[in-house]
Amino acid sequence: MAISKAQNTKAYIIQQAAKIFNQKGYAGSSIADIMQATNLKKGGIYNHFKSKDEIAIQAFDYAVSLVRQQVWSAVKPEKNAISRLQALIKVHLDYIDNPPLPGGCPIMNTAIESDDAYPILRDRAQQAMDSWRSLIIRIVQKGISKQQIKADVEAETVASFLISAIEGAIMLSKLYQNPAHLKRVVNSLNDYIESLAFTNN
Amino acid sequence: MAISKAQNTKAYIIQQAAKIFNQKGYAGSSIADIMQATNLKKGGIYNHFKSKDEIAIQAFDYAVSLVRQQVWSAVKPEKNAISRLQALIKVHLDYIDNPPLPGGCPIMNTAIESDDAYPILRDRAQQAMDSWRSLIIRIVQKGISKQQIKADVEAETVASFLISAIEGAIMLSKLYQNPAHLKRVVNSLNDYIESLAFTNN
DNA sequence: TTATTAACAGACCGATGGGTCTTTTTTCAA
DNA sequence: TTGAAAAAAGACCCATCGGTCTGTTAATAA
Repeated sequence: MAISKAQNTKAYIIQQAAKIFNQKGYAGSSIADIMQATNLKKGGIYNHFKSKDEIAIQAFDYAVSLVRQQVWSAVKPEKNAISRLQALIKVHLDYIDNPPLPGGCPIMNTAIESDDAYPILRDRAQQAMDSWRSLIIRIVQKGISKQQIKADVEAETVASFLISAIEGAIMLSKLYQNPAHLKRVVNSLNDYIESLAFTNN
Repeated sequence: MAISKAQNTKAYIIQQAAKIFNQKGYAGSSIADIMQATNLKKGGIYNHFKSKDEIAIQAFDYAVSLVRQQVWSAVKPEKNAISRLQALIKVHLDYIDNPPLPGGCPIMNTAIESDDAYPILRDRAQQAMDSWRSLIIRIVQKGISKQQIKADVEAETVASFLISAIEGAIMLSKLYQNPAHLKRVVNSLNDYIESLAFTNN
């Protein structure tokens, strides 16, 4: 059984919508924008989705899957906890010149826009952030048990700190359209990660 | 010459609009929202402003002035560069429980929403960010010249790193409605700042 | 090849968007 | 106290919003 035309079209709508929402935000994007990007008319869109909310949610999940894939493909080959964390940091340099989708990090964008106004999207953003946090926490915990990371390092703290600095740096570099900020933060975070490493001294 | 009624009304509109824009964003806020918050009708609003853009810009400038004031009042009394930076970090703990205005940091909120779509607001956000960056840079440079901070510390890097981590942490704590993330980041940043301190060893 | 079903076009709907304009009400100085 | 000027009200404008519905076209299984 081949992939039906409908499934292709729906996936295409989601891809295009993800780009639009990630650049213009939920409130700033209209169905007309999605119609234009997909070359479909209203009937063609609403045949696959029952509301703008539903498009936004599926577009967000798709966007997150792109990001997650990029991060995981960078982290996966590294076997030491320290080098895993460094790979996780370094991969975010791509956000300026070669982003998984235009408009910056979809998790942060959605978090900022939704936190006071759109509980459905905020919950989704929380889930995505949870997934990212637990990836870091697992890496740190495993690093401790393997004596690659100092025993007194708090995994939760490392997760909050890395995510905060990375997301903030993406925001800065996008605001100034200048990758320098992100590069500086990546370098600083690398020093931070090295300071977590287990030593025999 | 007393303050005219008009000046009071205009200032009041700006204050209310700042709250709304900072929580719902530019695209997510309507003139109707501002009318409701101010108990004014359309004529009363447009008597003082010629467009929604103008309200947004002035509301943003006002919001930034509140933030700047709060930061400066925390930094000002400290005389040592290290304690100045620590005060600058610590004051952001207020963003969760006692924020200068509801909705998080207006500079970050505006940066995220405007970077791809609203160049006028983006320029404004850049200016506000420049002001914050140069505050940190000046503190660091003065700290170096006074031998309170190591000579090889790069002021630009400190600025990018502090701002990124603080903004990212505000985002995280607002997303989860949990100040723990911000507290962890503040603690980590304090360690970072201490590592910059000049020592005789 | 054909009949059925699904995909899509496009007209249409009421609500709301930002913004204008005229009229009424307040200020405030003379 | 009064009269000119400013402030505010509120009706009105058109464009766009998200969403519905009916008709037409295209895909697909028999």
